[in-house]
Amino acid sequence: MDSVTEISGSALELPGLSPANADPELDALVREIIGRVADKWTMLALEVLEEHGPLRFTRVGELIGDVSQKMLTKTLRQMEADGLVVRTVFPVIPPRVEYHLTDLGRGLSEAFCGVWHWAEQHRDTIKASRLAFQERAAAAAQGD
Amino acid sequence: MDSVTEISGSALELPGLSPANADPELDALVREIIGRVADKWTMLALEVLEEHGPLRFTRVGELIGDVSQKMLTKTLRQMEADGLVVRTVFPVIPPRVEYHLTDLGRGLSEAFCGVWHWAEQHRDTIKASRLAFQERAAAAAQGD
DNA sequence: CTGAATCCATATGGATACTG
DNA sequence: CAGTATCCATATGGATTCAG
Repeated sequence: MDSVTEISGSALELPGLSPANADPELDALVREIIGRVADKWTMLALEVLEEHGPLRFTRVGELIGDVSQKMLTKTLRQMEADGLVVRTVFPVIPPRVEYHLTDLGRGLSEAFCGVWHWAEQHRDTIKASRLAFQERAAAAAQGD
Repeated sequence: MDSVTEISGSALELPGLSPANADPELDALVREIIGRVADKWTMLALEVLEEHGPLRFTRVGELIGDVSQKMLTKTLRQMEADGLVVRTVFPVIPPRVEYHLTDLGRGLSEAFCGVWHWAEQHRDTIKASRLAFQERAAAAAQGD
């Protein structure tokens, strides 16, 4: 059939992190997506929309906390472009715009849950590591 | 016993994304960690160290690809501070420095695997969404 | 080889003001 | 209300140079 050798056959194998892709384009896309998702505001927007369901623009901002209007707009637009949220404009005055997660967005939220959890579970270890590192650095500085 | 109410009791419940933490400090740390991990170079460094085991400084850079020496140093130092990698200096000339993942680093790599996989599996959907979004934008621009 | 230090271009993001 | 547009400060990151 197709002459392209299927290296891993199925996506269910879960290789370490990245398989030997040999496809730079796909690799770049994956990285871009991850980088985008990892963005602070995207992550938080994902959170509040997952937790509270459909929300108005201003409400999303309130729930996120200290996001500027500019970044909120940018973030939500990006998420819309990537198909993570749907933006619904109600042609009323004053304007009413609602955002809600798509299945894709929810799936991403779930996928990210693992990382979130890891961070929560190991927060103490990380804090301890940072402290130890600082002290090693301080000791080295003194030992000059 | 302790007077602090245990809200979720166990970490095995996997709430949507963030539980109602009510602990802004923890929340901030978690976000910082995630943000750091999500960093482009950290992620790639995690990858190559997971795949290839202990590596020398230059070798990590080669495997990552186009990272500058400055960013590689910064990334690895940060990972060391967070306890994700161990940096071993061999006092020889020329210098030989090896980096290898800790258990913490490997755990993170695994946790991130879910996101990686999500991105791989939905790359086509995302690409399609972006295209559709662009076309909607173009159509709207014309319809002015 | 493994960095540290510097210069510099660009990206990021907040504050503010304005619009429909 | 839900943005857009602008100004501006800072952060980021590449290129280059120097050093142990």
